[in-house]
Order: sequence, then structure tokens, then C-alpha cells
Amino acid sequence: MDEKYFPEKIEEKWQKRWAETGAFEVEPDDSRAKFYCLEMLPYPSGYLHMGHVRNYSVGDALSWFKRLQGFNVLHPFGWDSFGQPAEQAAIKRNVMPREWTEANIEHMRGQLKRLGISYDWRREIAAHTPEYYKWDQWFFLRMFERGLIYRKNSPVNWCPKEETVLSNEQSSGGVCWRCGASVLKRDLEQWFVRTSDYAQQLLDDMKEIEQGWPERVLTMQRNWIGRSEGAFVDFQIKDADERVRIFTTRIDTIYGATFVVVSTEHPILEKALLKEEVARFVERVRASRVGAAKQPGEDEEKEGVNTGLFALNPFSGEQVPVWVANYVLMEYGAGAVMAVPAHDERDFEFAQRYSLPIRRVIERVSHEQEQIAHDPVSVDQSAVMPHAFTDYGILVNSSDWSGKLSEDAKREMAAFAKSKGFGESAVTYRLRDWGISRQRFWGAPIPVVYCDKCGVVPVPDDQLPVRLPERAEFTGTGQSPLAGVAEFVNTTCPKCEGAARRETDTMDTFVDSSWYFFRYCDPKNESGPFDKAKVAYWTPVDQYIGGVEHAVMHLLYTRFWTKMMRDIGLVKFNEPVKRLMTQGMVVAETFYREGEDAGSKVYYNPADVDVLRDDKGRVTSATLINDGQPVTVGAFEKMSKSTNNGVDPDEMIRAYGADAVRIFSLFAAPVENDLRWQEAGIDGALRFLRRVYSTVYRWRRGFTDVAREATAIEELSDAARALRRKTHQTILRVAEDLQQMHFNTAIAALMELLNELSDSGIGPDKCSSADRFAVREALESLVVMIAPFAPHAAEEMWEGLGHAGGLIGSSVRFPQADLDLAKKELLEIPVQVNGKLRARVSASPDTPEEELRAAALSDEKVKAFIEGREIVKVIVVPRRLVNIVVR
RNA sequence: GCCGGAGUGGCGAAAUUGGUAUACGCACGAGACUCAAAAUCUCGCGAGCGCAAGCUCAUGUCGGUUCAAGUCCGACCUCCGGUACCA
Repeated sequence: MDEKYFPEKIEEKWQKRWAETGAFEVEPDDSRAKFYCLEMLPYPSGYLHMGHVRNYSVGDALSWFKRLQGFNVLHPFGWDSFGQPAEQAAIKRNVMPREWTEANIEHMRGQLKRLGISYDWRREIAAHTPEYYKWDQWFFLRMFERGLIYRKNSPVNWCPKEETVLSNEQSSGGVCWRCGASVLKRDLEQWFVRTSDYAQQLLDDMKEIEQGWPERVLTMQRNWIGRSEGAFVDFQIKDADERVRIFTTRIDTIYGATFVVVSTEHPILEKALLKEEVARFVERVRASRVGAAKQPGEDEEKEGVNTGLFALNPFSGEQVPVWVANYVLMEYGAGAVMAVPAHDERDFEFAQRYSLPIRRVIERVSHEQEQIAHDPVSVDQSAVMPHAFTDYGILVNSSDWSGKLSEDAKREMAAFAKSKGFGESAVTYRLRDWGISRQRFWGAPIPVVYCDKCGVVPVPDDQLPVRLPERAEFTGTGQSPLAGVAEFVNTTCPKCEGAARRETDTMDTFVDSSWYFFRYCDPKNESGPFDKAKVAYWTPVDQYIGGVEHAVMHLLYTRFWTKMMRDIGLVKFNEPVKRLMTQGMVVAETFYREGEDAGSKVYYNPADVDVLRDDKGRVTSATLINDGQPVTVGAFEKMSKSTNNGVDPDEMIRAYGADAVRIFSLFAAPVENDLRWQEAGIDGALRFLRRVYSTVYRWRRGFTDVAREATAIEELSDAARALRRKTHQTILRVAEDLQQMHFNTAIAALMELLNELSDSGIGPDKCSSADRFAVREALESLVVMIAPFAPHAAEEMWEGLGHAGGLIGSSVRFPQADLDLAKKELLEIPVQVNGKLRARVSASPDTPEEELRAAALSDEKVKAFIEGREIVKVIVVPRRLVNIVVR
């Protein structure tokens, strides 16, 4: 142990040692409890950013803690290495996606190793390797066999100029991101997974994870699945042998249906298309739907035209007009609705616009339903409604159903419809099937062959993987690069051995990330996606950590995938992740000047700016170091290139060491909050580490002759006794905080313990052997407890204290608190008079209530406040406070 | 609009779940060491009044419950995240 703290030296030394000893390499062991700690796998963009650093620091802190508690901890790492950016790089720089991706991985792996995260690197996986995507294909085939995968026509964004498919992102605003051409919709045959089959299970099983997942994530998923209970009702079309089926959640309002609205894609329109106005409208809506034209917040105006058709309300026998409108979606419900303007906001808006009748059929129910003033069966229709009344209530103007409550009417009317054969109650979901086809090169090829004789033929298992070709032409225009590789496309039919073509679409990358953490359990398996026994030992994941931006898609897909795997017999549980932690963004200050063009801004990196403050430390202004001229201080924003406020983790590690970077990223804010990156803050983290280090250094040879067992309390000085108490209190707090992942307060507690030791006045030179014991206990506990946050420094200090063998793989355990020692000997009990703090009295924790009360009442300061007043009540909360109520 | 979450010193944040509001850190101020600076160390640091002891006011706003409210209830304001015509 050197006298000074040299992080780069220490970190290199321990990273090397951990690698040599395989410190973090684990295997299933039935004799030990396991803990599976998982961080979301990153896309290998080329550089690690601070969000990654934070994510892995969090996971590593927990992994270390669990190891020190004796768990067999699986902490693996891998790469989500398929995806668009590699293809963009190929187009721009003429480098093959694989080379680009693997170079990025190489670089980022180096960065990660310098951070010293405790991964079992033998288990590293990458989605783009045939060893991995072979099993994506295998899963595809299993789902295909079970009918869980099907093909259907589905629209994609199409750039007519470049003749290529665009993602929603690439066609935002309805124009191609590269060439600016107007984006078209084009129907393609695509592959879908029947996630909707699992909608109800995805909803129901949430109760298994309610305890461990953030409420907001579950809420978002619930809304995304969007279950609604209602009914289908068939409306007969007048003068035709056809019916229009509508879906409604409010069948109780059916007597208020004054028209029917169908989607622009509804088949019934074939009857009406002869009408020129209808055809024109449909065409116009279709054109406006192209691309991801709609931005959040901008609602399309509700528009429609009368089709000239009439529909018969099966309840009332009434004949109502059929309209076609842009606000009815073909893919939800039945693609048609009955419009009840009096009781639905959208229908109301539409009816107002086109002067369609509004008929009220629900009245508000007062709590004393009997006391409704007017006769509920007939309501004055001339009363103008300012907006729709959408609450439940009591039915009026509804023939025999009038007077019923909405809740009852819904049930009974649906049953009635069913008995008469014109409807039935139904549950629908917003959740749609998962489209997994991508017209891209850099993804897992879909293992299907098209044969003129045999049709769609799945590739047999023994021919997997269907390998991506090494080379292709990347022009960014024309057909997908994969479709241009003849030796890939042209193949033989597995069934008839005749000439056939391969599917050239690849799979959505969410497929890769849906099951990767199962593969970690058995990453090299060549005969299956994994060994069931190994997965049974390690999974489900005990703690998953990642960004909240994956709250819905990834986390829903992976939940679905697990249920699918359960159904094909690979796992025995419903939910893959027991506890989920969603971390906040890493943000930094922005500095800018107005640019040449009006409204444009030129951003400056925080490293190039000097910040000026007033006496109180408030920021007053900032100047650019280069020219000394002022710059505007902007908001804290997510680190990004566009705001030039990014901080390079490598530079930080070089300047402060990985341990300080990690401590800061855990200390500065709770994990769920956004983290404000401030260089001054990381100074503080380094300062703390230096203080711990130098304290350990000073004491390192001071414990050779000290007994390992506890010494008698009486022999301790007051300061040492206080230190022991603080030590045990800290152990309790830190263990609790680590369990809850409250790392910021855990680190604060460690800082307090160090402060207690340095303030105690106990030094290595003049110190009784009893006191020496107390210091050893404090320091050794501190060093072990700091390991989850600053593992390199902890190892070095542990060794410095004379322990061989290191903290990992040895019998070193997280310290155990002695509850008796953690108890305070003397408490300062606050005394309030009428709820206001007036004095404090000292008392031991087990002072009886009566005594506390007496002590409080006889306190001089208290006396001054209660003198001459009547004592109404004295509240004594043992160990807490005394409150005297006077009049 | 709807659904979630949050508002506490100059700043990041604590507060054992109703019991001493502001732990810990950052920033800032004063001092020690130094030729000097850095580093380090010591002290101070919510606001107001006061020589002081101390008093009063402070957890987004207003009201309520309670001996006692940052914490519970009601209404509102602001900010952040998600989402979008789901019938």
C-alpha cells in the first residue's frame, strides 16, 4: 500500500488480479443461494456514455453487496449488436456492418474494463453472432409451429425516390430524412407474433411483480395493453343483406345513437364508394396518414362524409345514417362505432360540426336516486348540452330500459343482444400483434424459404443458423442489401429440393433483447438456446436495472417471451424479472451563445467555460475561457452532441479514477432521479476516497497485537465507545440502504462513520489496546462496506490492513451489526410545549414514561413556558419526545 | 386532454413512514499552514429580529384532521415523464 492514493495504479492492479483469479466467474451451486443481477444490454454505438457508467455502477454496487452477503452472484454482460446504425455506417463509410460493430464492441469493452465492473466476462454474448441469432431463428420456428407467428399485409413507410423502407423516425414529418421526398405507405407481407393472445396474461401476471416493479412502469404497461370491456352489436344495413358490427363500451347509451361511423378502410364502404364524395374523402384521408406525420399534441381535425347508407339500430329499430370518418380506427374494435354524441366527446364534436342530432339518454343519478326531481323516463330534448355527459347514470328515453342504472343496463342489454342474435359482450385490447419483419440487412435472418411448389417453408432446425452473408452492397437506396445478395437469396426448398428463394427480411432487434438474459446462463450451448437446469438455477432475474424509456416495449416483449418459453416447456415461471429499477438520465449544464442565424445557438462544452458566483455561491454569470466573453447559462439537459454538454467517461476515469467516478454517480442522487453531472461533485468523491485511504494508511500497522474478540466495554474510552456505536449503527444503515438500492444515503452513512473516527481524536500513536480494537472494527467495517462503491480502493485497503486473499472468493462477509452496541446510551429527548420545541432532556433509551414526563416537567426552560398555565395533557413517546399541552 | 411522478437552503439531497426539518456532500465565506498557489486542516453557513440568552417565520399555494404534519385529507398552482381519436 502506497502512502498516497494513486487510483490508476490501484485500479490496474486489481483489475488484473480479478481477471487472473476469475474472481467474478460463477457456476450454478445448489448449496448456495443465487442472485441474478442484470443491467440492460447496450447498443455498441462506439463509446460508453455517462448513462452507461451510472447503470453499471448501480448494478455493480448491488452485485458486490450480494456477494459479500454470501450469495452466488451472476452478473453478466453483452451487446445488443444488431440494428440500424451499423447499416448507416456501412452506407456512409463503406465499412461492413460486422467490422464496424465489432470495432465498437472492442473499444467499449476496453472502457468497461477500465471501470472495473465485476462481470463474468466468459459469459459475454453479442446478438449479431451466428451463435446467438441461431437461437432467435430457433425460437421463430417454435412459435411458427405453434401458430404464434403469422404473415399479413401491413404498411411500411416508403421513400419513392430512394426506393427504400424507412422507420417512423426516418420519416418524421412525412418526409424522408435523407432526401426530403414525401413518404408513401406501402403494403408488404410481414411477419407478426401473436402477442395479443397473451394480453390478458400480461395483465393478470402483473400481480406477481407488483412488489418489485415501479408503479409507473406497471401503469404504463396496463395502459398500453388497454383492456376494455364492452359489446359488439350488429346494425343491419338498409336494403342490403349486410350488417355492420360495431364495438361499444357503452351499450347502455344505444338509444342515443344518432348515426353510425365507420373507418375509411371498412369493407362496407365498397357499397358506398360509387358515391364520388366518399371515394374522394377516403383517398384524402389515406394520403394524409402517410409517414409518421402526426406529432404528439396535434390532433387531426375530425372529418367525415355521409355515405348515404342507413343502418338499423337493433334495439330501437331506428334507422340512422352511416358516416365515414377519420377518427375511427380499422384496427381497433370492429372498425365501426355507433355514435352517441350526447355521451361521447368525439361523437359530440363530430355531431356539432355536421349538425347531426344529439339525443340525451343518460341522466346523472343523485345519491338518493329516488329523489330525482323529474320523471327520468322523459327528458326535455330541447335543453342544449354544452358538452358530452360521459359519466354513468340512469337511462332515460330508452324504451323499456329507462330507469335502469348504466352498470345494470350494460350487462342486461349485452345479454339481450346475445339472446336475440345481434350482438354479444366482448373484451378488446389496444395491444396489437408484434410486427417483427424489418427490411434491413443487419439483423437475424428470418428462417423461411419461399418455394413455388411448396409455398412458405420453414427452414429445418438442422439447417440453422441461416447465416447473414459477409458482404453486401450498401447504397441506402433501392432494395434491401440482403435481397441483393444472390447466393443468399437463391437456395433450395427444404421440402422438395427445388429452386427457392429465402426470406430477405430480418428480425426486429427487440427479439434479441427479449431473451438474452436466459442465454447468459448458458452462453456457449450449441444444442439449444440454453440448458434448462442452468436456467432454472439462475432465473428469474432478481434485479434488473435500466432506463425508464424501456418501460413498455422491451419490458413487455420480454414478459411475453417468457410466457411463450413457459408454454413450450423451457421455464417454469410466468415472470422473468422480480425487481426492476428504472434509473434517471445523466444531465449536465449547458452554455451557449446566440448563433448567426436568428434562433440558432452555439453550444460550448462545460469544460471550456468559467462560472462566476456571488458570496452565497449562486451562479451569476459565465464566460468562455478562450476569449473571456460571456456565455449564456442554459438549463441542465441530457448529455448529447447537440447541446455539447457530454462528458467522456474515459477522461473522467483518467483524471479521478474509476472508483471516484462510480462513487459520485451513486452518491449525487437517488438512482431513480436525474443525475446532475458536476465536476465539483466528483472532486468531493475523490476527496472522500483519499480521506479513507490516508486514514487506513496511518493505521495499517496499528492492529498487529489487538485481540480479534470484542473487548469489555468498560475498558473503552468514551470516544472509542461512541465510535463502536457509530460503527454498528452504520452497518445497520448501509445494509438496509444497499438492500433498497439507496446508494446515496449509504455513502453518506460511510462518510459519517469516517467523520466520527477522525473527530474522535483517537490516533495510532497514543491509543489503548481496547481503543485500538474499536478503531480496527470501524476501519475494517468501513473498508468492506465501501467495496460495493469503490471496489479497487477497498481491495487495496483491505490488503493494506494485513489481509491476504482479497475480498472476493474469500470468507470475507459484509459486517454484522450488534444491535446492543448500536443502541444509544443516552438520548436527547426533545420537549415540546404546545407542539413547539422548547427544551431537551437527556435520558437513557429505557427510561420509563413516568420518569421522562417528570424530567420534562421539571426542566427549567420548560417551567418558564408552563408556569401559571393549566396542563391539559402530556404526551410521552418513549425514546422520541415529550409534548406538554397547556392552556 | 388523460395516466403517472415530483415540488424541502445558493445547489444535489436527508428525514427510521405522523414525533428534534435541512443528515451527507457540493458551492460559498473566514482563518491556519505556505514567499505564493494548489492540496490539506479548523470554523461558519435556511430567513428575519437581537449585544446576547433567545424569539419569530420557513418543506409550491390555500384550507382541514391531530397534542404534533415535509409526511395524512381536500382544492389549486408549477415542473418533469409517458401517451394519444382505443369507441
